Amino acid sequence: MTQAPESNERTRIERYDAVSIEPRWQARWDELGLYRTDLDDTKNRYYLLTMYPYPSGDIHIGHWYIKTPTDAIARYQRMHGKNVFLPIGFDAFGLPAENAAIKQKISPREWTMSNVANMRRQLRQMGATFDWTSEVVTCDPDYYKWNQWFFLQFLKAGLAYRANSPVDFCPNDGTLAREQVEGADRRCWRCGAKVEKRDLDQWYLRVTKYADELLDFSEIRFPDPIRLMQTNWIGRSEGAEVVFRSTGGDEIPVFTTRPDTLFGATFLVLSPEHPLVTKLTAPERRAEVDAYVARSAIATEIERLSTDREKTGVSIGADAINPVNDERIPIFIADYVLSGYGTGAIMAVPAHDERDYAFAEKFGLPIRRVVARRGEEDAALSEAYIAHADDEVLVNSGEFSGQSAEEGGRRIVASLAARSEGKAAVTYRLRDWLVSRQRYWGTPIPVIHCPTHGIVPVPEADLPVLLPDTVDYAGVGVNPLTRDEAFLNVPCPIDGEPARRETDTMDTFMDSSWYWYRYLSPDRADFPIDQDRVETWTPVQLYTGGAEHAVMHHLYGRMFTKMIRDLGMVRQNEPWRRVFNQGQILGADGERMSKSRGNVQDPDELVSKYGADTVRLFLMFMGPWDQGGPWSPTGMGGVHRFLSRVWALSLDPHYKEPGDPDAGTLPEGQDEAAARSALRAVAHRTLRDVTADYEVFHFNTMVAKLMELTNTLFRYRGSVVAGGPEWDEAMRLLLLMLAPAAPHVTEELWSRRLAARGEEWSSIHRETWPTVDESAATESTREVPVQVNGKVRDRITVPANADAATIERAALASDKVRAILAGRTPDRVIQAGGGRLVNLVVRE
RNA sequence: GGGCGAGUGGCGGAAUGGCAGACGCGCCGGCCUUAGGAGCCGGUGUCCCGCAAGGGACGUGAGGGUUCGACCCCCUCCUCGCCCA
Repeated sequence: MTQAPESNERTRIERYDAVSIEPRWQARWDELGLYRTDLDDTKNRYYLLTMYPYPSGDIHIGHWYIKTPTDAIARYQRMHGKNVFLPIGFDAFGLPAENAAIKQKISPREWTMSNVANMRRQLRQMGATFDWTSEVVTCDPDYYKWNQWFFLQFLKAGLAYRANSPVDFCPNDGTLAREQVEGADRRCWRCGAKVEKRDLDQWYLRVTKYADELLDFSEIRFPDPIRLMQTNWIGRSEGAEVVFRSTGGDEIPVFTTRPDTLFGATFLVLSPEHPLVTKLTAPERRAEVDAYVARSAIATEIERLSTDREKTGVSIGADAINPVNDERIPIFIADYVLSGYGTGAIMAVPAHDERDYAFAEKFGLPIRRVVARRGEEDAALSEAYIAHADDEVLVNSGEFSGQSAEEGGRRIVASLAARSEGKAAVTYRLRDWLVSRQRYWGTPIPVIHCPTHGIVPVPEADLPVLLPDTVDYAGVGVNPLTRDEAFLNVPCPIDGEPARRETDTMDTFMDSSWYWYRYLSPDRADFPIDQDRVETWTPVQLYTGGAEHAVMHHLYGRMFTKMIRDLGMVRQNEPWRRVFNQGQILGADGERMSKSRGNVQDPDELVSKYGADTVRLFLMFMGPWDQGGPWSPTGMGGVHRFLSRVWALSLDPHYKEPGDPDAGTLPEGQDEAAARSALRAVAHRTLRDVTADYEVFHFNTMVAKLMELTNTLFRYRGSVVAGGPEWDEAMRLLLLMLAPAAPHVTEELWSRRLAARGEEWSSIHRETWPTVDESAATESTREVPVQVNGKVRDRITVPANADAATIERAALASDKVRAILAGRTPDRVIQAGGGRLVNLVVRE
């Protein structure tokens, strides 16, 4: 029995079996410590940060969508000689753990830590190059101790303070977070009871101090939409603070962005929560005012500010004096004025503000125009006039009448300032950061309430204030710390007398505002951060994660860095140099992926079917990284086929001797020499384009170009050039270019390639990124499209270095072009982009 | 209601002032095969003319504008998404 002939050779190569390859290389990389970063080697450092996940239990495809391209960037940068640090950790405090604990009767810590364990396994499956030795888990006392320590420093520096403010409160379940208040009628998410507002003492961080600085983005690169969102969130507005007085002499400061309209103020509106409401309300108005205040306490801000909604409000039966003209104007309360914004009181100028106009119409209040375009001074108003034009002047404004609105506004403020009844002022929409949460599963705020000494900070030596692990929810959602006597009772640090601990815990945004500094020295016991390392490694080079954190997390992180900078702990102004937001993967139904919707894609399933490399590559191939979209595995097979083709090409080029009758044919018009140089040209052009794509994270087109190179190689497979030096070079480039994206299969093929050459093994991931041979990438001729009046009529082939005159002559010589021109001579000949295209323009 | 972004084949998408639809999926045809839900090769925007080889017109949400030339820039509108109200 003779050996099966040549044709059987094809079926003999081993099939690409990712599942058997991947765990082996993952173990090998681990063993070699390939991705443990030497943090003390500060040459060519590159800190690549990706948002640490919340340990909800399972990694889903969305996590992969953020993390696998991030890992590809890490590997790509390493191939450029960068010392890349890619750490990982877990955002382990937060409400879901408490919900699970109540439902499943297990402790939040147990639930969280078992999820962490599962997610570690899943994250390793991605084949990502995380440095696990730097892992941070925020519910670990070694971590949250430093939250407490920072808090104490902020307290000392006056950056943390306590104030009374309204919170959503359920009679059964206590204080609720905003997302726990459901529906337009504001009911408790757990018991369905009506939620009310209660005033509580809460802890704040004084971040409004940084409002202006946060508007400066010169040292941080955000995607444009994020920068805009942050700018809007901070909401700086310039104007004036003007002091109105009640007839009894109480000062009522008002903020306005339109001091030019002061003479048009025909009434004053206070927010229902305004401190002067009780004092100023006339006895006969009392009942109605109280009822209105109670009603607005249960309305949402969105309801209150909606412009569609009918304006409501009541007079309090008192008047105020307008400081510009001593006019008496009535005072109202209305829920469209919010206590938290500005001074909680506005001057109403119905002629020039939509909401004031609607209110004035409803209550029959005077509407007095004070701004008009020149020549329209007496024009009647049928709606609020708010347009801004250059030729606007003040009217009905006493001595300021006739002045331009802009200049007049400034003079009005100046004259008030001279009498100490007003001043130019700036307000922000940004509020101080409310860090108190009346919740158990978070960092305990390290203060003690002493009957004698009031609020006493826990001494630093006593940190951490440990969160007790034995918790009793007693079936309700009230913070169990408030019933934990062992936790509560503590001697006052000053006099040793019985005192009680603070039971509020910190907002989890506190944890996530500095974790990338801790990654640099997670075991350091004497100080939260290693200042030398922070100095050399941060600001973080690149931070990847979801755009849903555009304002919250990305703003808190910036604030925190500025706060600790002011404490002298870091020198930089910003935590990150660049932030990139990938798009969000939605469920197949176009909705956000969540267990309750049942639209979650589990990557484990896909990995066991196709292997991690295919899943990684597919996620990069499916579209632009910053776009995301509904999940659909359609096309996964195509990506897997691509890897199988690379596999087949690499292991068997089907080389044939020249003259072998089985040899594949070369493309039409190509002899062997042309084929060899064409192969090199394609390989090097691909390298040039793929390198550019990696630099700007265009992974989808990067993969497409590798597919094209693979298709080209397939065209030459089995021909006389297959297996030759140009083929071999192209294969080498293909594997290197693919290595960051599909690390396992390339490592396997690389090791076999080395073995076949009798070379010693070394990881492909330690190779250097190849350089383009420009002379190889350039071809000797090129094709130029020829347009007549903007329509492509022919394509001509010219030498690569042809000059404009040559190209023009060749274009005019084309038969097709001559047929269209029909004897006419072009009026203009345009050559775009150095002869990339010719357009012949003739008059019709 | 305001701000921002997006709309391209049956589908995901490519091209950001210069050849529209790269690459992939799907579909169609062929080869190989005992078999094909494997693999390989080819075709595939729409319409029209032609037996064919070919050729032509139209075409990037709608309408207008700028330009030698527009998916790309500008204006108006429609639809969807996000953020803020």
